[in-house]
Order: sequence, then C-alpha cells, then structure tokens
Amino acid sequence: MENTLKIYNSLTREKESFTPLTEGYVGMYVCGPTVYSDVHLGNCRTFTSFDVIYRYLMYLGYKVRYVRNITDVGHLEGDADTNAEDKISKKARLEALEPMEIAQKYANGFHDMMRVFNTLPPSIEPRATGHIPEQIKMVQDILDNGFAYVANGSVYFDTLKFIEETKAYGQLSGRKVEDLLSESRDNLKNQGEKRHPADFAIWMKAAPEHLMRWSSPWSEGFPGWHLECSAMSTKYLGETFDIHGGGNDLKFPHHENEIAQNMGSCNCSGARYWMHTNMLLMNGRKMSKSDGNTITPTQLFTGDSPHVSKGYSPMVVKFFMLQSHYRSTLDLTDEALQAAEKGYKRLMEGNKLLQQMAHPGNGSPAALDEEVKALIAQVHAEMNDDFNTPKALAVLFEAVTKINSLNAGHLSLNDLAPATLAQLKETFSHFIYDVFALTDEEGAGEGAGPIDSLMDLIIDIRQEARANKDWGTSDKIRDALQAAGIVLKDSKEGTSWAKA
RNA sequence: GGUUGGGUGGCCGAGUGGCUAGGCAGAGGUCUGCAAAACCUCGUACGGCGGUUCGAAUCCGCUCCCAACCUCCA
Repeated sequence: MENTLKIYNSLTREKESFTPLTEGYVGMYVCGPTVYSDVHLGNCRTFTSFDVIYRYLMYLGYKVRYVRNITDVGHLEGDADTNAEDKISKKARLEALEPMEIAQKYANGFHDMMRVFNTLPPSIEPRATGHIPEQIKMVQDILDNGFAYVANGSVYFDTLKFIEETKAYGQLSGRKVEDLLSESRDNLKNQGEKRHPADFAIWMKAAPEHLMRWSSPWSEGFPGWHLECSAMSTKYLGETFDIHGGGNDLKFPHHENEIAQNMGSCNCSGARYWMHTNMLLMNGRKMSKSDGNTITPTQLFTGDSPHVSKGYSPMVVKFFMLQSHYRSTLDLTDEALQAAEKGYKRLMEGNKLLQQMAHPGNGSPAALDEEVKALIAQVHAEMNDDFNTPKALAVLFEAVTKINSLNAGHLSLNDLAPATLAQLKETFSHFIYDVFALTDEEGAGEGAGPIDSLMDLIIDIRQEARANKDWGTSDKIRDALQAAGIVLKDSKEGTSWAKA
C-alpha cells in the first residue's frame, strides 16, 4: 500500500501525512445535502470531489467506510431565534405535501444527479430523522456534562462556558474566541432564549404549527441543525475517526459547532483530518440559489440558460471540475467549458488509442521507456499530494502526446518495454475509469451494434472512392456525416469516426 | 469591522526560490488529394511598491483589488 498520501488538514492548515486510525481502514464522513429543493451544481462539485477522494483511497487499497448524511430536519431558514422555519417544513407547506414527501422527492433527485455524474453511493447514507434517539441521547450527554442549558423547552449549547472550560472553540474556522466573547455586551438584547449570541440550539421546541416534531425529555420538538452530523458520525464511525469533509461554507458555524458538540458530549475530538472543498463560482461569484447567480445541472446539460452558449455533457462538466483542485474556487464560464469539452475528448481519444495498441514484442527499451515510467510514477505522486487531480490530468495529457506520437509513427513502440506499455494502459484505465470515474460518451464504435456496422460500410465506400480519386463522392460522404454530427479521422492506419 | 483564501499569459487553471505545468484559443511548419485529426515549434504570464537573496512570480513588509464565512447554502 502506498504510504505517502498527504492530505491538507483544515484544522491545522497544513498538509499532513495521512495515517488512518486503524491500518488499512478509513472512516470518512461527508456532510450531505439538505433535501429541500433541487440539487445545485455546487453540491455536485463537492460530492464529485469527495467521490474521487473516496475512490482514490480505495485504489490505494484502503477499506473505506464512507458516510454521507441526508439532512431532512432541523435546518432552519433565517434566524433561528426569531420566526425561523424549517426548510423542509416550509417547502412541504408551499407544495402541500408531507415533509417526508419533500425529503424523498429531493433525495431521489439528488441520487439521480449523483448517478449522472457517475459517483458511487456512500457506504451508509443516514438521515437525520432516522436518528432522533441518537440525537436526543447526545443532547442529554451534553447537558449532563454541563455544556448546555434548557430554556422554554429548547436546549442550547453553552458556547461561552465551553470556551471558558475547554478553550477548544474556533480552531477550525480561525474565529477568535475573544471576539466571540466581546460581542456579548452589545448583542445581549436580542438573544431571546439564548444566553449568548454564540450559543446555538441543539434541541428546539416546536411551535404549534410546526409539522416535524418528536417527543423528548425537554419538549415536543426537533433537533438542531448541527447535531445530526455529530450524532451520526459518532454512531457509524466512532467517537474519533479519520476524515470529515464538506463544503467550505460549512466550516463555520456548522463544523465548528459539530466539534464543540463532540467535545461537549464525550470529550472526544471527532475527525482527525478535516477536508473542505472550495466553492464553484459563476461570473466570479459564488453560485447561489438565493441571489439567482446559478445554473442547474440540467440547464447546463441542455444549454437552456443565458449563461452558456450550448449544452455540455455531464462528463465534460465533471472533467471541467477535475481540472481544478478541490481546495480552489472554480469559475464556471462558457469559454472554460468549451475548452474542457475539447480537452476531455482529447484525453478519452488518447486512452482509446492506447488501449488498442499492441506491442510488436521486439526492440529494446530506450529513453522513451524511462520517460513513460516517470509519467506513470508522477500521476500517482500528484494524487498522493492532496488529491491533485489537475496535476494528475496534466501528466496524463503529457502521456497522451506520447500515445498520439506512437500512433502517428513519430515514436516507436520498440523503444518501450512491453511491461511499460501494459503499465501505461493500466494507469490510464485505473485513473480515468476507477478514480476520476469518467465514462466514454463518444459513441465511437467498438465493433458492436448496427451503427458501427453502418459506419464500417460507409467508411469502406468512401475508401473505395478515394482509391479511385473520386474526391467528389469522398467529400460528399465526409461533409454529410459532418452535418450529421459525425467526424471522420483519416490516418495512415485507416479511418475512424467519432461523434462531434 | 473580524476570520479565511485569493490576485498567474486571450480564457480556464496548476505550481515552485534558479530547471516546460496542462487544457483551450492563436501563429508557423509536417502530414493530407484538400481538409479534419495528429505531431513539431512559438508566444517569454505571474496585482503594485519596497526588502531578503548570487537569484523570487515563489520568502518578508506595505499597499490596492477580489471572493467566501461571520444569517441559510456544498
């Protein structure tokens, strides 16, 4: 097993060597979506990033338990202290459906989209509503430890006390505890039931009209937003586990509070490595449903949006995302997507050519052999360096140039050891299909199906015309196919085709 | 205002104290019946001002600008 994987830990703000708690096993928790409306592209980026991380960990030989929750209760809109409404509840009211229908509907949509992006389902996908007893237990533990207080049937985390006794608040987000404390005098007025502005609800008493409610020792109500992740990660991964991930925008307060809840309930720190994906931008600003700066995945696929000139396939979009590092913001523009589309095709075509190559079985390894071996090693090294997909792709592209040169006869397979060619094939196959999980969308023939037979026939007829120097017929075929969206590629080995 | 992260060639986007990122677009060439594809070559980019250094886009200071979080968001 490779033991050189480095992960950037948000908690320490450093790249650290990754050593799992239990050798050979990795426990990873990723904050999933709140299912109150259609998935948006930003979620797709985050979960695609973690899918690649999940897959690469498995590629390295780890047994990974990947837990990604679905939040279907407790996530409030607006200020929790005023007349906030649960997101799911609100949608249920607006659409005149059961809250569970809302959660199911959008969870289904989310799963469909994850499948479109060819991501693997997590090992466990727990729902907040399915873990109310666990959450009540955790609230009780926090109360018993003195880090929470009850007010009118709601339970609040006593952040102030937690800070005073443990000093363990604010590390993840870089918040200065003094700043949080100093706020107290100014904001004391509008705190409602909370004693301090930094306190947060871990159990909320439900208003009479509230649709989602469970009985608890304190009131009929529902759990606070941050609680489900603490409770469910503890349940399925233990009080301490390896990796906790999520979008950058969850760092504060969600993740900070999660840590506080873990500490407050069991004096354990939860995750050892925190990973945060950065935001997907459009027009240089965060994609956000609330201010309209957004495009849905479907709009992106169909091109039905003023932000794009045409539709882009899911794999092109995924490739586009992989071309940036997960910790960097990524600016979605039409021009960049067009570039990604061509790059994606170049990569996949290169892979196809490579996989079809047969080694002649003679010759002796030359400089080329060393170069290719170095590229193979480099792909792995880049991925080990905090999952650097853009760099790994860049290395694959360097290899594509070699592949194309071999194909064009500018380089010779005789300079490559058969084993090296086999390794290169494996590397491409593993990274493209198993780690990046890109799929072939080209539709180019592999000798199966009626279209392939037809194309073989058409290409054959055109070959005859060309042999007879009947350029009229030959060009007519080429132009007509072009108009139909099929591109012919002539080379010394013959003619192949691909969808434009 | 506080916190965090950024400002890289026409676009997107990596990265490092001195050695080519990569993709796309552009220029020239090879190949081709002509193209397309492919291959080769090229453009000498790192917000601004100082400093450290033999050498900085990469380190430090200052400054300008941008984004995210601090209220819900992956």
